[in-house]
Amino acid sequence: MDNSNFGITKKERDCLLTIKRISSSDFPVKLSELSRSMKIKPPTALELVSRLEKKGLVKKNKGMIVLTERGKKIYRSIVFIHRVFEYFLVNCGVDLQEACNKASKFDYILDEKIARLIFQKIGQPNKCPHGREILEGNGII
Amino acid sequence: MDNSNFGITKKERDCLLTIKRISSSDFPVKLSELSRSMKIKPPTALELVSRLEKKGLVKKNKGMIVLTERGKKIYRSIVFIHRVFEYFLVNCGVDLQEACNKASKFDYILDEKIARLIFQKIGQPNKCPHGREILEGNGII
DNA sequence: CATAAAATTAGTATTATTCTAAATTTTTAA
DNA sequence: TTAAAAATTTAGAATAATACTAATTTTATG
Repeated sequence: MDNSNFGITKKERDCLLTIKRISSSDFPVKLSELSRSMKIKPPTALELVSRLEKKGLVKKNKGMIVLTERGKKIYRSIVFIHRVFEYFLVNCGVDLQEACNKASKFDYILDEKIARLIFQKIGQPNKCPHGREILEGNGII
Repeated sequence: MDNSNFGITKKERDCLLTIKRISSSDFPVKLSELSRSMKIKPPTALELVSRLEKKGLVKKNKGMIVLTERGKKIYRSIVFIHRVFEYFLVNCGVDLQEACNKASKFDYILDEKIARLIFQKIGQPNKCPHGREILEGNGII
């Protein structure tokens, strides 16, 4: 099934992150926007949104798609885990683009507890290799 | 689909590892043995084996299931990646059982190149936390 | 309001995973 | 060596995730 710590699949993870990324911009998050961003057709996007809705991570507000509190919490966890790994991989000599790519493949599988231990181990760096805050970062991966 | 570096799914990865693990023991790897070990019914095990066969990682030899050269190569990669991560996680303070568990969730997703960089970074340890050789280890995860 | 755009529903397809039941093949033991 | 037991394989079905097209419905907008 999902094999993930947060009970979501890779596509659902991508969907969650895309919704957050679009919300941060000027555009309201409409399905058409989401489907454009994810390069999938609207019914496919709707299917993903519905699944996230069923899982309580997303809701619809006047036709706009927004994250629930739970959705935001999971989003923050995923971003934290992502940045910790990305930082670590780049530190090991992996190129930034690839590190980001690889981190995306398991940031939704691991858990925050483990990421926190790694964060400690690597010296609690302030910023990820993209220059974004690792701790309390609320931006985009 | 598979999201994996080796073009296999998590179950196929588990199947590959189980076949290798059983081969190391006295038992010949028969389907019944595999299905028992994986706690799945024989037709399900057969389905997995057939998929691995189609992908060229496994073949049948007088009713016995064996890894092909390609299967062995991928097996070794997965074990190496697994042990490197397991070592790193335990080193960060993650408990061994959990580290092994987590490593199993992405050892088939990452690639050896990255694992080698991490291996260097963490000081090329000889043995994984289970006490098994990390480099040239051919045993069991 | 009428039309255009967006969202949703309906229906289909594929891949992965898993099962049960039945058929076939192989092994083993009398 | 052959009958019974065990193992394997085939057939058929189900579920979940992903994704599509075509059609319908709803919402916006000129």
